[in-house]
Amino acid sequence: MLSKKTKYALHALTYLGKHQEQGTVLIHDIAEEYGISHKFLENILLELRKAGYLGSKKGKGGGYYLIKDPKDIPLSRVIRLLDGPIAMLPCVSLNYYEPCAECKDESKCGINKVMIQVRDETLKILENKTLEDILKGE
Amino acid sequence: MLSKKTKYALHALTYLGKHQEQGTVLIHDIAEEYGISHKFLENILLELRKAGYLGSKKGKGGGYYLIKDPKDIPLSRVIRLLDGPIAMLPCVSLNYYEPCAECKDESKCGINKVMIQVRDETLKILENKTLEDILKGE
DNA sequence: ATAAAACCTATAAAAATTATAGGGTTTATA
DNA sequence: TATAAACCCTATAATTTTTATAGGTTTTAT
Repeated sequence: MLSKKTKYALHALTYLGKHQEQGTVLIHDIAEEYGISHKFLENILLELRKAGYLGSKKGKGGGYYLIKDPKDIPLSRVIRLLDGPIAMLPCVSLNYYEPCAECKDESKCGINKVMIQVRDETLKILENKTLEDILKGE
Repeated sequence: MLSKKTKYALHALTYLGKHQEQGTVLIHDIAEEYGISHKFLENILLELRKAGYLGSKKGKGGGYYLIKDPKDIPLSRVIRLLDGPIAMLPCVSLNYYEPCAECKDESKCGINKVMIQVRDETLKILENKTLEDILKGE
């Protein structure tokens, strides 16, 4: 399951995607729309900005806005940013690899082998679905 | 990421699959093989038995053994049993459905729509990979 | 009888997630 | 240029989930 953080991030991105023409959007408005804590959402938007998905404008009249084309924001990226690894085990993670304590030899581990396949197939899905797909469904 | 519980369950099932001929296997032996806490593993094996994957024999000379054919133990089942939902959001879970608090109308939620697709494609993968596939890789 | 081994339930410890708090900085505008 | 609006940043608190332990119960081979 996705964390609330990631779920809220997706909601926020969706909202921003739907309001691209209006220039900037207030954290407040997004928080209100979905009933999310303002402060919690603030942290999430901050992360999304630092990761290069959003731009922001400070001060009166400021707010957030999308700076990437929705079709260039795959689910995989959003999930990795906020939830961490997509792989099911540390020992098959591309971005957050760690050896498993239980295995003496990874190359002889059947779980490892299967999980690499699962990871690759899962990635294919999550890299292909983008914010654009979400927006099309709204 | 899978919980340790699920990871340990997969190790245990793999071990039991590899030692099917020996009749019963001690919790102790599995725990030792992978460096897992005996007591923690005990709870996991208990769940696997209750779910119909394992049989057990009490008393001296007892232990656990597989009662399902490895090809009839898909990853999806093991994960659901120990980790819960496979879906990324409660609102698209087949087995653990709950509405999302943020959505007024699920049928108009683009996230919901996309996540249903992700769920279906993910399930296809996890239902097709079984303990047999793991055992083949050992 | 004894010892081995699974069974069962409760609880404790640790880690991760979720949420809040509070001041700092920037900026439009009156 | 004072003010208020709004994002920025970091720390910490609260909650929930996960992980682990504990301790006795029951069954069974010998």
